[in-house]
Amino acid sequence: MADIWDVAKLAGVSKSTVSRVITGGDHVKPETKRLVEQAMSELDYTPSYFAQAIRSGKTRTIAIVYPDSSNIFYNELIAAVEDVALESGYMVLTCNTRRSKQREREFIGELIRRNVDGVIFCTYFCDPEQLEYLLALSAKLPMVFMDHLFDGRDDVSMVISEDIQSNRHATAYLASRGCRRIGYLWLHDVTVTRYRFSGYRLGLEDCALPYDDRLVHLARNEASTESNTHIRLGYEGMKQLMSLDDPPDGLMTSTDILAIGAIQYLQEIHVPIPGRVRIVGYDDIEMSRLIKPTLTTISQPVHDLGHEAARILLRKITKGNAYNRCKILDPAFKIREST
Amino acid sequence: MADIWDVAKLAGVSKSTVSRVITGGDHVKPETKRLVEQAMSELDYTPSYFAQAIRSGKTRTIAIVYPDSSNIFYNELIAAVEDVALESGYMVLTCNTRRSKQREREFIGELIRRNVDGVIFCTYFCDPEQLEYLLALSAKLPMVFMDHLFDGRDDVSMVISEDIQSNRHATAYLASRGCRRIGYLWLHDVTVTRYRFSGYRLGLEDCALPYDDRLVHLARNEASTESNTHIRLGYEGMKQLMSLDDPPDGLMTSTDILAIGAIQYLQEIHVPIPGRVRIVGYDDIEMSRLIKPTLTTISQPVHDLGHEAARILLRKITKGNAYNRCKILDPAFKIREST
DNA sequence: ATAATATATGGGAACGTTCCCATGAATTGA
DNA sequence: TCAATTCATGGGAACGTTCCCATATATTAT
Repeated sequence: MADIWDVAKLAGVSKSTVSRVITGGDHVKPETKRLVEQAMSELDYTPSYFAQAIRSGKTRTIAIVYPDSSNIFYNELIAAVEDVALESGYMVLTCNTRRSKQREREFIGELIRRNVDGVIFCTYFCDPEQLEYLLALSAKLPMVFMDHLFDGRDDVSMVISEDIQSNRHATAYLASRGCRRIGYLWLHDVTVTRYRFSGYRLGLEDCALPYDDRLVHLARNEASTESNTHIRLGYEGMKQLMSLDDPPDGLMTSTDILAIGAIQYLQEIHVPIPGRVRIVGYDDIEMSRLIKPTLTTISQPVHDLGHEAARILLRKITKGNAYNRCKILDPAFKIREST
Repeated sequence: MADIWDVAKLAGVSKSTVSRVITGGDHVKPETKRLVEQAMSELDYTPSYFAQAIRSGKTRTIAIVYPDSSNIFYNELIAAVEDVALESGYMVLTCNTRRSKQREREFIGELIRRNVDGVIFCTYFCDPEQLEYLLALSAKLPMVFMDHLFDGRDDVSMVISEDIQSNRHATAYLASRGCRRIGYLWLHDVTVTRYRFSGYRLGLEDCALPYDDRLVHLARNEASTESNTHIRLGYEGMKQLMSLDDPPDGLMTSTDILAIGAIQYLQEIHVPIPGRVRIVGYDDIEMSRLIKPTLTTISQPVHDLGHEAARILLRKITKGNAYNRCKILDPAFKIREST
């Protein structure tokens, strides 16, 4: 491969001048610039990524850390992030933690070692220790958090969809369709579902429905490779709820996949949906439009979330890490057959 | 950040010795090694990724170039590749071309610039020019091809699932269930589906069924962001086939998503499945188990494919690019309700 | 005991850039 | 017209490693 000296020699200038052209050259005569560019294309020269990185400290690489590649939501999110990043000449390193705390840590270490310019972090675990660690990290390395709100902090950047009010309204909607015993199916130890659950409780209050914790099933959520784990959790959660003396006549869930598992169980025992039980999902994954009955769900503005997160991150990188923004985007409520 | 000099000073040795410890140290006294390691952990030192890369030429990074993140198959494939790669200390750069030839080229350029150690390439386009280019590239940069067989070449590495015989048998299976007019729904310009189609034709021959090109619908497949594009293509393809005087009573498809689109159309016009039309998909995506009727399909051994490709690539990297292997893995035929 | 080899370590060049400083030419302002 | 400024360019240090060669010591073979 040609190096900067070859280009300099061919163009009849010094390597410093070539470097200036590469980096967007101030103080270089147009005629000289043309000569250098011609030499570069003639030699099919591209500057060595590492030599640039080691000297300038910039890698033009960002990373996104996310919990689960079997959840389409994250793949769409990544695609949206990539759109913005590639346009600005950044590559995206995707770090699938598979819901493993250990892998999360390992990735962070590797990203620091590789000097990424910034990180979009989809917080999965919500234990205080981990959050504290991330917060400290964010002071040094430009980060944008998703799926978790650090309350009252204006020194971090966050992009998240509005979960509390949207779940509140969806719960009230179920009540308005006649449901009196609305259950909730959610996942243990997952940051993002806490907001959704609190929206559910507010919705119950709004409609003067009592909160009954027997109607709430918290699925244990082990790190796993299997993509259909969550479907099974939904299936089994619903099974348990239906075994109550007073089974629910409505169900809120913290993700579509749980809802789909729940629907599978109900169909197996021939409980009509929405006749006997009405169900609301969360995410609006493609599948929710394809199953029968189609699933009423809360649809995150996934492309906007990704674009916004990437844009904020890039601005943090170029304008300095002190730049911070918090963006809360409204999801859409998609009413379909399941309610 | 501490550098190698700090470690050397603290351990009371030269930077050369520290370097030897880092790189897996030959010729270093155990006692010295211990001292150095202690100094490293005391200073929380990790060697600079770039300085290592620039000098050694190795990046401990591989890339996977793939066409489409909305297709779960590739996400599972990537997860399998990551398993093997991370275990050996490699990171995986995922390059989603979104079925754009231009982006494919751009990614290749960027990967070369970034000196990745190797590439797993899911060939999407099958025009000879592009293939020739990739073949030439493979001579310089360790590559493993997926989704395309370069016939009779023993100087390239390939990992692919056996598509011809599996589709042949599936077609014969449809015939054995009584189908006499078996159609085929496939995608234009996609490498991998050509093998599947030729399997279909062989299957027809085996059963002495005539080949009727009116029963074959070739969907035009434009680069697109939308994840439900392929469903629509399946829907419209089926619509056209059903408008024939002699509509098909069986259907082979080149991917599950097309099959699901086809099923949607048939349900809309109240054609019973498998009563009037029997349908076979390809891929065994999660959705195929969730729709009604559940979809009979050919299931690629996606984890094995990913593991195998990654292992071969890593071996090419360490043993030298002359090492090549071609691995053809057998898919499983999953019979479900749709047939 | 002596030569030949293996082991353990250090010193300096090299990797391919960017960044800082120096220098000379061209431009500006009074 | 002459200093002050801006522009255009070159030269060399620096980034933090690895790699090669030199050297000193320890081990083995004869």
